[in-house]
Amino acid sequence: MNQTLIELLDTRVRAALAAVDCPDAPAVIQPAGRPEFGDYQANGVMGAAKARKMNPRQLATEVLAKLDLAGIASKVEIAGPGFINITLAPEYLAGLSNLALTDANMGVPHPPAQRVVVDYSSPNLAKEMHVGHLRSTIIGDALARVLRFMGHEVIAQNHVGDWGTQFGMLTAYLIEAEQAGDVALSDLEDFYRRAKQRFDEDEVFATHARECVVKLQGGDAQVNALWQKFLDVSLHHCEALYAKLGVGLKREDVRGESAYNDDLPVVVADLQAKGLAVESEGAQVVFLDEFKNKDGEAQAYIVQKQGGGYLYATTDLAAVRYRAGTLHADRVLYVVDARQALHFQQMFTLSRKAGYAPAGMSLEHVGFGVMLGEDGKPFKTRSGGTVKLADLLEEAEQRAYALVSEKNQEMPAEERAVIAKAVGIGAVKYADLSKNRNSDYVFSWDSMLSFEGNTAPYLQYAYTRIASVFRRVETFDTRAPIIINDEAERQLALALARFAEALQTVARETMPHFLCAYLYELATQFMRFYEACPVLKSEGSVRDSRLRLCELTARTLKTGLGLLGIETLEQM
RNA sequence: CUGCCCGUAGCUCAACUGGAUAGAGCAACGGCCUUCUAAGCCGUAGGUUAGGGGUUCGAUUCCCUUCGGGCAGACCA
Repeated sequence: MNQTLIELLDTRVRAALAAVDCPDAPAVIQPAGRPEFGDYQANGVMGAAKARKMNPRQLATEVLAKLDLAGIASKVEIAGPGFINITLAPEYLAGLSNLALTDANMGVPHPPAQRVVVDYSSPNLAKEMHVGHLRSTIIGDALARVLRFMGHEVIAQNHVGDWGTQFGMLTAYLIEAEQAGDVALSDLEDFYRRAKQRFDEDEVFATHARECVVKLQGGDAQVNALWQKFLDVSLHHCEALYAKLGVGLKREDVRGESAYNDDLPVVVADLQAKGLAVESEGAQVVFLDEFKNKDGEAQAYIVQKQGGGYLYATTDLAAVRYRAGTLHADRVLYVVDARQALHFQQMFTLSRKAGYAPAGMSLEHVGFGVMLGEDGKPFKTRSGGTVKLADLLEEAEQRAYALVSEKNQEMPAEERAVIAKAVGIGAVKYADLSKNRNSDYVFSWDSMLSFEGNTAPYLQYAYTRIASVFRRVETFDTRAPIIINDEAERQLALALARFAEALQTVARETMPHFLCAYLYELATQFMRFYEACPVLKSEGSVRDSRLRLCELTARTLKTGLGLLGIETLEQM
């Protein structure tokens, strides 16, 4: 299989359109809106008819006469003003399932491979990770996994905040703490708070902190060693959370802001040389007339502060140069808070103008909204503080443990804990990933852990039901073909065949929620099949076929959830 | 003031270059366990897609406008 179902139908319908003298008309294939319209619908005829001032139903009839779907569709008919409704043949769908069972990539075609940089998570290493880092981390991770699965070369980059004045303060405080024999780096948040307090209250300390910034930036060995030590501790903290979350980011993926230090003066000088950056109010500024300020004039984009300091704009420009010049990326995804949308638009525009990003390199801001509490206001603790990511995940596991215990009172505590981890963490991740990332989303323990509807536990449960079947099966033909007799089987096979489409959409739109919606649909179709078609109690080739269908469903669910970074369980 | 995002069932969310009667889940109500895990399945009810105008065979989707919410807009990221 080298194309998805939609691509196949698109090719065939376009060929038919071309045969009736509409060579450039798009087929506009979509999954059918209602069951009675079949499985897919082609909507392109109406547009083509309009362009040629023809009667759409008449044209549809002509297209239908030329449309070759032999062996693919069992029914093709014209409906409404000129829709072509396509119902796929059971034998064809069975064939696709059989193919997917033997294919190493589960029947998912690989598009031309690209080198894709995915910039995600990017916590500030001065502090502990909090809920604000959750979305970038798991959305980015899911996208990286999907792109890799589709055969792309993914370079994950953790653009951590490891530079800036706050690190002067922290190293100064680290010196103090070490002298006092108290290296309390176990709680980063507390360490930061104490350092900040010293900075605000003690002028001598504040001066020392500023000196440390200068020393750090000047390459002073002692301060740099302390800085490295601090980063190491902070990164360990992040990695512990990545491990708990099942996020694949590794130490070698870290390429922090500091990595671009040497290139910052070069960038500014280059922008000046190109006549893009000019001095304004003591700062180096690029005026972009693509963007207007409050007075309707070209908006200023600062690349160097008055006093010579650099900003994130400079760092990001340097990163573009690196990703283009050294990494030769075809595509760069920035999985960053939607509030930075303007910054990215400006930065992308300037990167093009300055020639840092070649025309063939796609720069995409994968923005997302903020997490809200159930009151609709930004997600905070009862006391109004920032919620630590570690605390959130801990609570997820605890809540899941309580629920697992309710359902399995006789189960050993150890097993319950394993299930609780997969379910709790999975629920948190899925609740986030299943929503359109563009909008803010309401974080609700109750709905994500209700285990009903479009949730991770529902999908995990579907998987365990299959696992349970295979625990009970004694013997069957593990190479038996899938044969479709029942409509529930056909619907399940159709859902299975759409896996590739879902992944393709996710990769193209950088929207993980399409994969979630797909998996939910697949699980729902499986549940219906499971209710309607006895597996172990059936006999002969039907039993073998149904077991094979179960097998492919399980693999697809496991693979799909895996691409979201969510574990499956044999039992729950 | 300017720009971006958003407004869909009581609640949380879908709707893939504009397609047919706008779909799910929760909550509500009614069915289904001597049969592979009922964390399930089936059914009922619930809508002027914030309001108004426009484009066309067709608009939740595109354009204009009003209202409401969020965010951003020169030295934080």
